[in-house]
Amino acid sequence: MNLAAPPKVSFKQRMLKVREEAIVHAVNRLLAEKGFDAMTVDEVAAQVGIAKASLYKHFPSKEDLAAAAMVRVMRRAQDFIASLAEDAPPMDNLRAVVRWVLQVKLAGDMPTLPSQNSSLRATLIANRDYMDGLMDLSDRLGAWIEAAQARGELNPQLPAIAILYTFFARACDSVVEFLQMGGLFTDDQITELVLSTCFEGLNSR
Amino acid sequence: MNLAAPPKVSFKQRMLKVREEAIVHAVNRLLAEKGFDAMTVDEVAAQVGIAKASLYKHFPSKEDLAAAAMVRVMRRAQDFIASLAEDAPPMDNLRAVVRWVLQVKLAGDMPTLPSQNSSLRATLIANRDYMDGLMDLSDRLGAWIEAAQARGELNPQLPAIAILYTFFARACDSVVEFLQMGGLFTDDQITELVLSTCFEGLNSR
DNA sequence: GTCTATAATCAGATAGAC
DNA sequence: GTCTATCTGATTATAGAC
Repeated sequence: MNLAAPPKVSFKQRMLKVREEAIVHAVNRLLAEKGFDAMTVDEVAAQVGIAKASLYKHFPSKEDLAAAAMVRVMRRAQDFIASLAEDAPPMDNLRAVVRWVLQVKLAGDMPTLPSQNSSLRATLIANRDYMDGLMDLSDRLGAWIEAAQARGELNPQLPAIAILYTFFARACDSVVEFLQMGGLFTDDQITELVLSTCFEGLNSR
Repeated sequence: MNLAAPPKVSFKQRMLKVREEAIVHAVNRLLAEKGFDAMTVDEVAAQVGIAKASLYKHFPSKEDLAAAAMVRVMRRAQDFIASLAEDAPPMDNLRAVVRWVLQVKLAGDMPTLPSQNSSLRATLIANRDYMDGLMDLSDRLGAWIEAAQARGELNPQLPAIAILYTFFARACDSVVEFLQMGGLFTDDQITELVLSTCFEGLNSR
């Protein structure tokens, strides 16, 4: 419980914060829609309705814009996790998180970054908020994974870290796009299909 | 059986073919290493050891270069499939194909394209060799998938097309990169891990 | 067909006034 | 901090000689 007085935030500072949130929101949408390379800073500025030079007063580079969007989506994930019952069966929570990821992706709200871009990776690793969020997420999911393995629900022969990475990879699983493009399935059907193949696999049981 | 006389191919034509193969090989490597956007035509030319203008005599655009690399990898997949025993259990063949895909990817030989780039997609769709290869691949794998489902080995409740897409998506599954970056596993271990989670799932059995 | 040299464009980043 | 205008560099693509 934090009993300290809330920090005094001026009106100007709040306005600034709101603007920055608008920027990051726009970046998030553009990253989800066209990816990092195809997204231009001009577009971001246009979408927010400010000049490009103003963007650069808030964020020093395009890479930092992308990093801010990644921090945003990680915060949203943390918020979702916080909304889950801590004492629920770990498997239920893990499935809920993966389902949430798929739904965000299907809604076109999941920013994706090229995993090979090294200058971008350097920016991400140097970003404290990003790294902290990633660690926190890994810790929380990792605990559930190990609990589910101890209960014999998740395969205990798989390294927990491999399971964690498998979950992370669902955020950029192209099978979602393939199924979406095909147009044969609703978003809900795609969600359940991918969720099923992720946990139950493709084989018969 | 083709009993027609082989077409006469001049020395010059063979040289041309060899050069084009060198170009496409270089493109394949660069696409696998850094992706389409980060790959520059200058780099390709430098790697092949010819002038950029000469490249454009062979391929009309960067997109067509990428398409040629995709045709190449699809041919390799078709060759691999042709090497499998037609009368082997379909599941064995499917696992073998997915294993092959993972090994190519782990070896850094799997070209990856940004799925969102529309001009690139247009070029691919307009490319006869690419589309024919994709159809052929889909037909062959689709037949095995349905056979495996009929035998009750692959889950018959899953739409065959969804299983097919799930296989295709393994070619750009970022879990492979995550596991590779972590440095905790050998390539063979990663192959078996991903193969297992793909078919058997993450749950205990 | 291969080369050198160059066009044409585009995008990330900045200068400097207000 | 916001703007307009501009710089700078990189990149795709082509012109034209050989």
